[in-house]
Amino acid sequence: MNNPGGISSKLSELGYRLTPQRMMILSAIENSDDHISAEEIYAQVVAKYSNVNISTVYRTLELLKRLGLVTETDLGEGRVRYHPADKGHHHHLVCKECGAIIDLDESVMASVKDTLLREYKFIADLEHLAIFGRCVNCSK
Amino acid sequence: MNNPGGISSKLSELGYRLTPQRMMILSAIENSDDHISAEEIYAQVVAKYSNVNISTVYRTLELLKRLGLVTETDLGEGRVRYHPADKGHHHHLVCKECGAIIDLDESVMASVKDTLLREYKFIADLEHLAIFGRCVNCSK
DNA sequence: ATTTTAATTGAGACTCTGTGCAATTGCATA
DNA sequence: TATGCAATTGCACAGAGTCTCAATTAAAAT
Repeated sequence: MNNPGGISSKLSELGYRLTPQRMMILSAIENSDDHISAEEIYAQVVAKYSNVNISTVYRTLELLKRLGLVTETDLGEGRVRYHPADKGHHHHLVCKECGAIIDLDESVMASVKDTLLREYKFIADLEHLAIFGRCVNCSK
Repeated sequence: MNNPGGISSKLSELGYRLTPQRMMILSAIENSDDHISAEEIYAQVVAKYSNVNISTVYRTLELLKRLGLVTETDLGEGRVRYHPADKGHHHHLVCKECGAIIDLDESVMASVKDTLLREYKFIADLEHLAIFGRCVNCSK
């Protein structure tokens, strides 16, 4: 909840308030091993303290995203998933056919990122992509 | 409405019915110069023929997307936009700060597409991306 | 310890997108 | 031209996410 270097201490360093709601939301994100959705965060928080609104969860996620503390990705489930930025960046190949998800190191995008920076002076957010397509088994 | 090689003729070639609703939806997509949203299509169609449901628009777009006849992209407006595939592929750089949109040729993604095919045997859909980040003016 | 105030929250309406199901209809066949 | 039936549509509804606005509150200032 209060680990130095964690998201919560970064938030307060930046001058944002540490409300109980935010602390519970942050702890849900940090303790999730894989990617967590807004509804899952909400369910965890409500279990501890029922007076929390889903809007607050969305607003907090929006803030964390803006500050670069979490990354967001849409795996095509109809809801978006979040991942703490300090746990490392990566991408996903998502098969449209069978739903298989293949994890990818962030380096596959390095050359594109460089090209965009060099030719367009554009600093691209390419931390956590979902790339859709067809996997080996489904492309025959 | 009936131009050979257009989306509507492809649909009927593939054995799908050419209902009046579909024809009006297709014509809205083909006649739009830039990218069009579901709501904009719906508005155009309703103006001509009020007995059309927005669900039909969404279902038709889903079909066209699945058949590769339109590409979809989310420019971060809270709604998705569509583009006829036969008008050529391209990408967009979207500045998170000022909202500027820079168009990009599809070739910037060619090397990534090749790498994914070679190393993962994954056929990636990289026809119409929105890449978020910061443009030249906003990254100082 | 109080006061002050801007930041944050809760409540609820609203938008976009997608779904289940019953009714309708395009189109192939007779 | 009429018939049969799967494909398609309309309608009502559901879920994710956003927005507005009044009420609350963390934390700075006294």
